Amino acid sequence: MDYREHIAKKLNTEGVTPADIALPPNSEMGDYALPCFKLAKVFRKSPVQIAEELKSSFTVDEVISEVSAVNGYLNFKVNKAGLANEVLTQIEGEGTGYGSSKVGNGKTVCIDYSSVNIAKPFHIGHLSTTVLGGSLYKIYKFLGYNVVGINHLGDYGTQFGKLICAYKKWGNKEEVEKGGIHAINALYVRFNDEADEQMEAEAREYFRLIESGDKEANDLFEWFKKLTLDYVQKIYKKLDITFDSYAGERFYSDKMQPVIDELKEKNLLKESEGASIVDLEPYGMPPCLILRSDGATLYATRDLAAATYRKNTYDFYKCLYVVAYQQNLHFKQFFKVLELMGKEWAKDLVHVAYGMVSLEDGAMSTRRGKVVWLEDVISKCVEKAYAVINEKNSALENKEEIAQTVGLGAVIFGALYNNKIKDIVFSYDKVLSFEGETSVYVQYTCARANSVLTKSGAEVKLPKGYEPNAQEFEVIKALAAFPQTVLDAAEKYEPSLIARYAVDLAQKYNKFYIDCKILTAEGDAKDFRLALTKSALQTMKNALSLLGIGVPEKM
RNA sequence: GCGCUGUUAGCUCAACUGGAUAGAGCGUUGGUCUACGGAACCAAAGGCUAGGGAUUCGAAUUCCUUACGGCGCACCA
Repeated sequence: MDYREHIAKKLNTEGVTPADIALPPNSEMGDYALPCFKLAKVFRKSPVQIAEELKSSFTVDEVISEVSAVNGYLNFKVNKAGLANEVLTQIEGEGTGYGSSKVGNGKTVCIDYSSVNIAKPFHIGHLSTTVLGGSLYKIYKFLGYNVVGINHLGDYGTQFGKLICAYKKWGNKEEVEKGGIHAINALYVRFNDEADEQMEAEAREYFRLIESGDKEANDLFEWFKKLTLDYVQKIYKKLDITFDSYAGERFYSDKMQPVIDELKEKNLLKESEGASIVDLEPYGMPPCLILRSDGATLYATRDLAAATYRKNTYDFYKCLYVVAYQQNLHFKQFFKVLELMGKEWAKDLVHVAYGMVSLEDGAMSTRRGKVVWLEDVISKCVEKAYAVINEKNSALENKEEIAQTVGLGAVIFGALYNNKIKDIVFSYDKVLSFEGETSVYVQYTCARANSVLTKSGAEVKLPKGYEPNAQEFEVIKALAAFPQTVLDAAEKYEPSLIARYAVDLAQKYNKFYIDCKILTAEGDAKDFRLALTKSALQTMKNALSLLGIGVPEKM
């Protein structure tokens, strides 16, 4: 039942659409409201008068039980028993699918996220793109889209020549086998600190060797790549992140020439200071560099090739790039170039920009050792979760497993709770806080709900015509809002809406839980409260799962 | 210098896209344990929404302007 639509239809007044129906600031006023101020001009009457008139001509029915006119607002109260019955029946029927839909209709959405750089371990700055993209992936799937997760590997560039050079000079097999990605990264950092002119020249030569197919250089590169992927797979598994393609920059090395040719054909390519550019001056932007003066391709060249390849391969409805706002200009430029090339699908490319992560004492710097590794954050959170479980509930079985679920949840949730555009100053105090607006709070609420259901033992059956009290009804209204929340999150590329929703629902459930006894209630009240508990639990689980966070039965 | 972006309670953030008394969490103070799980709940204190103008019946939200941050501005990605 769409209440806004129902109300608008019943009002049957010129200029009133379902979108005009608003939500009052508090529920004592009503569940829906129509501000009548805009109508004042149309009808040439005061808003107060209009509200009064609409009120007297509105007949209540089995959906809307009460109408009142207050200060130019027309307030509606819904039939509580009707809404409760509708929502709880729906959740019971749909279960893990509650909140999902078919709006995607099988259309394809490509999501480019996380994008690992070979030989670079994940630090805390990689968390946002990884979990944001991972969550959008789940959200779009939930809405019936066909989703392609793409890890656009950073596996191309002169830095790999440097890496091989550093390895040949200072590295050895045992050390790298043992130290994995961190050992490789250390070699790269050392190169940047110590390399002289001669080593720089050697590095360029090694990069050329990779390009030309030299066996030794490629074997080394592939080895580094494998170590990197082994490392990130472990983290992806913990964070519940999946990809359908690992086509990275190197994959496009033979797909750029056609794009360059097309740019030439369409007279978009210009020579400037020895380089080849697309002039974007008329659009108020600096030029987009396509070829360096030495003829080498650039970031934008590969992105043009990649976008074209993705369109041809997946025929996407939308292609999202989950990349920090640092690169706003780059995306604006390359989207514009595609538009100038006459690709009508350029409008379907979306840069999902998010804020920067810094440390309390400033920007991160791998070189100066000022860096927080993601794996350390994860293990500290899991350890803390284990310690708290030990303290509060030491008799639990599978404590390690539960600590994983709780600790990882805290890491993910911390990255997804706020608007993505906000900058984040990383602090251990904050991720390790398990109280208040956190995933742990939601999980704890679920554990309580679970415990009630287990203790009741009885099969949950929804009583007919039960009139919910205030606390019960707040939960019902929150439950009813979930499907729309998922749609909003997808439309705005904003998983934080779901994270906030989960906390809001948990808060409302907790208030209900404190005020209304469940197991000692009698008759319909008991049945209703058990049904409400079951539905609230299901919905909290569904919400968290869209973020990649699990819910333990006990904790 | 130009462009983009941000500024809301002591701190971290919301505010359904222009609506009613700007809400949460943390922190502070004071309560709730004869317990359906205290990782919880209740209450209090805390705000001229950075400053100034404009539009509107109505502005944290739109426009202009100033200040202070962040990011970006040609051969890195």
